[in-house]
Amino acid sequence: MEAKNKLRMTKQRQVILEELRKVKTHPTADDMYQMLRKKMPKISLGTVYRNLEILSESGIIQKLDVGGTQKRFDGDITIHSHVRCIDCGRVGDIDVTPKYNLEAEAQKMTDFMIFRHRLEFTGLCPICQHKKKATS
Amino acid sequence: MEAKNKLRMTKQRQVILEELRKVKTHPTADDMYQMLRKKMPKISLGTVYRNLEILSESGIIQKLDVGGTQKRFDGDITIHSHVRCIDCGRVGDIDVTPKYNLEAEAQKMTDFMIFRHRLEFTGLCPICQHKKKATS
DNA sequence: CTATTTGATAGAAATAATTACTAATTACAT
DNA sequence: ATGTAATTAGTAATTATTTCTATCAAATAG
Repeated sequence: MEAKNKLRMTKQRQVILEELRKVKTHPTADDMYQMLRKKMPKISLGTVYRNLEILSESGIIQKLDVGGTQKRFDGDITIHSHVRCIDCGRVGDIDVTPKYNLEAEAQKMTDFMIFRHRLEFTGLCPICQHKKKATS
Repeated sequence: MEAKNKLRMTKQRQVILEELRKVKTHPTADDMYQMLRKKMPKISLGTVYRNLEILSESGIIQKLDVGGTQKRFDGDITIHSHVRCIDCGRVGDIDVTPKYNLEAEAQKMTDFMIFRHRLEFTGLCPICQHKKKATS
């Protein structure tokens, strides 16, 4: 019943972690797969999924659920929020630190035991802003 | 090419809307399907999906994306946040109105054009709190 | 009132994203 | 170096959702 947590640092796991930390985007599992197979052509999509899952479970990376059909991943585990472009799905970072304790505020309103919050924004990325302008 | 917006109030659509407004939970499409087929045994899962989509697109209900694998729906379209139980997935309402303009704050930090925000909490629902207590 | 067109339905099939299975391989402690 | 449990590639299966198709019913035209 104990969590053994024997994490082996395989080549695949290492490359996945390195690559995710390198990019400033927030790739989906498939994005990662496409990126990775350039360096490691025989890597399998299942391996990418499994490792992203394992790495996020052990808190080494972050799994994002910012809307849209696919999960995304972030190598930056510091506290920050995200914006998602409603047109193209691109996800960017935003550093907004709420000026008061949202969890405490929320705790007053519910019988759930509150652990943490997630603040996310929706908007238009620079590229899609330009496209909109061109169309009008 | 114009948005005609001809919404026919069919029996199925009506029952879906009524049922969603009646419950205080935040059912998935399949939850709805299971609930609805008790009243309307021949209703199709596709119809449930399509109508929840149509109703949320026209702003009559809300489509939620609070994590987990399935989308959820909310008949309450007033501004409010949600908590999701990390154990069972149950979703509850929380009325926290941030005391300052989060969008404006975020806009300073990004070149995305910010439209709106979404604030969500994670925690343990009352039922799972009890289960945890019993186990310890 | 009857015909037409338009939107909606049930049921099945298709697609997309993710997870599970299996035999072969590999990292790592001894 | 060797044993063994973890991990892999490749494939199959599953899950959630969307699309397709033939049919049906309401609304509108004549």
